[in-house]
Amino acid sequence: MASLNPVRGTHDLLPEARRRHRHVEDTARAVAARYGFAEIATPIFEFTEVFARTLGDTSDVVTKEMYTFEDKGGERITLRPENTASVVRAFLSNGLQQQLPLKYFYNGPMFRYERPQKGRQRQFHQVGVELLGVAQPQGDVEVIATGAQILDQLGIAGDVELEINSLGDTASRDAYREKLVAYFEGHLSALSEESRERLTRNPLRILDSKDEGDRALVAEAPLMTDSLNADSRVFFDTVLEGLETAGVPYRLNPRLVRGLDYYCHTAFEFTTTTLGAQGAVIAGGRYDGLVQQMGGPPTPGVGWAAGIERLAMMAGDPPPPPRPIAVIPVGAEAQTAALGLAQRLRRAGFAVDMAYSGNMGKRMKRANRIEARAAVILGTDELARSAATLRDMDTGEQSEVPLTAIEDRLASFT
RNA sequence: GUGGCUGUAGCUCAGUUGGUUAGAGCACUAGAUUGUGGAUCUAGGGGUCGAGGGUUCAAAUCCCUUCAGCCACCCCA
Repeated sequence: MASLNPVRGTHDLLPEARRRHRHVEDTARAVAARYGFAEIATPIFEFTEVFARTLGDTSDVVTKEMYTFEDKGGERITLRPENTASVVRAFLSNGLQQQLPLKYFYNGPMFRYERPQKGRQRQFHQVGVELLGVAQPQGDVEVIATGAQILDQLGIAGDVELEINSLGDTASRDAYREKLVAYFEGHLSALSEESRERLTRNPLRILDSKDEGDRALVAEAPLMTDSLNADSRVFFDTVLEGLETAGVPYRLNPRLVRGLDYYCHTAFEFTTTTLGAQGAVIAGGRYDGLVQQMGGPPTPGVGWAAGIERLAMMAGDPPPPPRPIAVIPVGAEAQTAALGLAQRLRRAGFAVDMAYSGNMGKRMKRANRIEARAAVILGTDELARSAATLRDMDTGEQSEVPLTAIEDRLASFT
């Protein structure tokens, strides 16, 4: 039994769960398309360097969460833990620098070696958008608005809040980091053990700490907002104004940081309190240095990724699949004719179910179980008259219909 | 990697201070109803009680180990 279980942190998506995922994907794709994002797909594994080089040597994703292995050719391969690095790699591989700006939507599985818990798995799924080649704050607004509209369309906007912050440009960020380190070094003894570790690896993340002692210190810590230089300040203000114009409500969170190294300026998260400890359902920001870091020309970028599992848990029931028509032969002689009729209806665009065995009672039961909209009953009596009995499974009304008129009559069922 | 909680039928759960062949509801199958579904009634199938070891005349129940799931920390979608 144990060996028949899926690998820890992975799950089968049986039809109902899969449909919920599809609903999220389809909604996101459709909304993104309205904003001009075209769907692309990158491989689910890349050379390890693609992620190792871009995500930052100190990030947890790189140091402990990557699924990395050596393939038979001796190449170091990593299952993608996120998709932004892959998209940027694809951008460079395909020589798309001449075609900026580019707007991409993606959808697919990501892999991180973590202990599973609510809203967190080892194989999980994301949709995301990336906008490449736009340095203007208008790009940030457009990207964020896309996310907001998806949440709205999924009917969960009321349970989600947009938190936003600016990390500033490199100069601002470095200046702030120095201030912050100096501040915390002055309170080293009050800092939690984990945060002391963070102080050397990634001091900004102390702002995120859940430790109570840390939080008290953080409350008094210098704010990122106060360290923004003039350019960064103007950029951020323009983004905020744009959000107001776009009708996207937000909350400033000066302690919002990013785990990955490549972010600058705008950082944002759409968060909820309905998913236990997992707050973020969509998270993203601006990454102007990433393309260059990967060896490309300086190219600005901004985007986000959304967790499909998390969104699917929040979203209501997806639209039901179309109800089938049940074709029910009565008697052995009717089998062949029924099969032919079923095929004819399927070619005409109807969803048709025909059971493989059973008498009429069984087949009616099955028709009921699969919530058939109508049953087309074909017996020797009807066949002799080139007709079939058409039964409305909701009202129980039925009537005999010439075989040639079945499509037309079925078309009136909804 | 660390911590807490939980493992009995496909699902949700009973199982009394250890005591014969481990139960219920739902679901499933068949019949009542051999050309008519949903409801009802009847019957049936389905369990190495997560696994391994120990204590005992006797273990689903007590002890140890292990595995898995869930939740939380770290971190993140």
